Amino acid sequence: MLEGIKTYRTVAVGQTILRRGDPLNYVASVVAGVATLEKSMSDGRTQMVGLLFPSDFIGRPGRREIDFDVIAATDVTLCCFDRVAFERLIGTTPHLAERLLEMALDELDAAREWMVLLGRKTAREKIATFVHMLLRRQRLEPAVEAGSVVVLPLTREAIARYIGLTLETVSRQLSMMKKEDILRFEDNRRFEVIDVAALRRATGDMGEN
Amino acid sequence: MLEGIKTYRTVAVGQTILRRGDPLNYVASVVAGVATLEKSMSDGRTQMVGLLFPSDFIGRPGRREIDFDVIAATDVTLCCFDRVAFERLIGTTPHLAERLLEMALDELDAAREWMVLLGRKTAREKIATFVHMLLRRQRLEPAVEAGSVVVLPLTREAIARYIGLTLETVSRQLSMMKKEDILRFEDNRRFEVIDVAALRRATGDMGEN
DNA sequence: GCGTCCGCTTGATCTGCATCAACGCGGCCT
DNA sequence: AGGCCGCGTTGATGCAGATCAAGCGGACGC
Repeated sequence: MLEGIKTYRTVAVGQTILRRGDPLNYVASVVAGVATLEKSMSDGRTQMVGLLFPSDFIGRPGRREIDFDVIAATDVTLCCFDRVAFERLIGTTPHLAERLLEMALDELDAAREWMVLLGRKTAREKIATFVHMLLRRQRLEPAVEAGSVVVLPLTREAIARYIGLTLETVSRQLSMMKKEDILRFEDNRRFEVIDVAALRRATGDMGEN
Repeated sequence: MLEGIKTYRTVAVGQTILRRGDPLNYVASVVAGVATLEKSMSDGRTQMVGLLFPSDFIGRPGRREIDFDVIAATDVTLCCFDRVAFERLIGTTPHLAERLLEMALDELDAAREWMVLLGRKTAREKIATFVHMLLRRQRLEPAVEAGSVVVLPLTREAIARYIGLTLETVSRQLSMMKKEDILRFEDNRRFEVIDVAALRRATGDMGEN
């Protein structure tokens, strides 16, 4: 039903997809690539507040602007829908409204999980949690075949912005896990998780799910 | 329209209102008092992920359980609605569904704002931001008359859990702001904000709204 | 082919906050 | 009245992670 109003758009790595305060003329879903949601303080410190993979949604029904930047972490392909047309559709499709609420609540849960990471976890736990999350998400993607090979969609610096560390600490913790034979690097952006159990233990989330 | 299915419930300070994983039999709104949403790691470290004031809502339509604890930070009075009856009402009242989505998005924005605080702010900035938020929220409450008097609804330890510090650091930072004549304490839980401008400057959020 | 830039690693040092510890104050129980 | 307990303050010390700094390798432009 969305067919009639969709258009595609591609954005090169590093480009800003939406800027804080921009009028939100369309909503979109990520088709390929990875995008980040980032909030910056006036002195430049920035914290990533969300990470979008293929099938994730950008834009909030009923809101005319967003208060964070959306940035392409890799080349990104988007499927865009005109916001007004999309909202009309919500009015006539109650099921869609439910689905949107569902998605907002999922994002809220993810944000709260991340608050625990940011507020309470050690550097090692943060890295382990991040890698473990990538492992889970990438297993769902058909594009990537099984095995435990993980591709980092972010630079060390972007990872640092996501988990509330500096890029040096990210680099050191990854090196540690390599030395401990938890990870085996094929190159800077690609590694295999050799010891998944040790990785899970290192996340700090035990006795749960 | 909710009249028919509401009941009241009061909970004493320190009591758990809902435990992680509990079946969610009712939804509720806070009538009086303050409640906290907390997530704990298995070793006891805990991070507060939300703070509920009067008029705030507990419970998520469509979800059968929550993955955090809800705890009464002061004595709390709740207005409870049977979950199933409430959900039936959503089905028949489209306006209500919209309102719930709106609330979920507000919570999401708040969570993301807090991620910046947890990931990037210094202890002083965290305290200043917390106090500033209390000042804003309490000004909206009719119960509290104007002036810049703030009542802390939380112990030092609970504040620490909220902003990702230890109770000692919270205490020290409050003492500093007292010494700097930004705050004047009437007692441990009650103070006046003498220098609102300095407080704002200390939050680290400048050049924004 | 050579310089340069970007992303990354690794080492040395610094520092903000955690941790450990002692004590003060007020409320409540007996 | 006396003792205890919960909450808060303040001081001394320790340490995880930030900051500062140097160097490496691959991609790219000229």
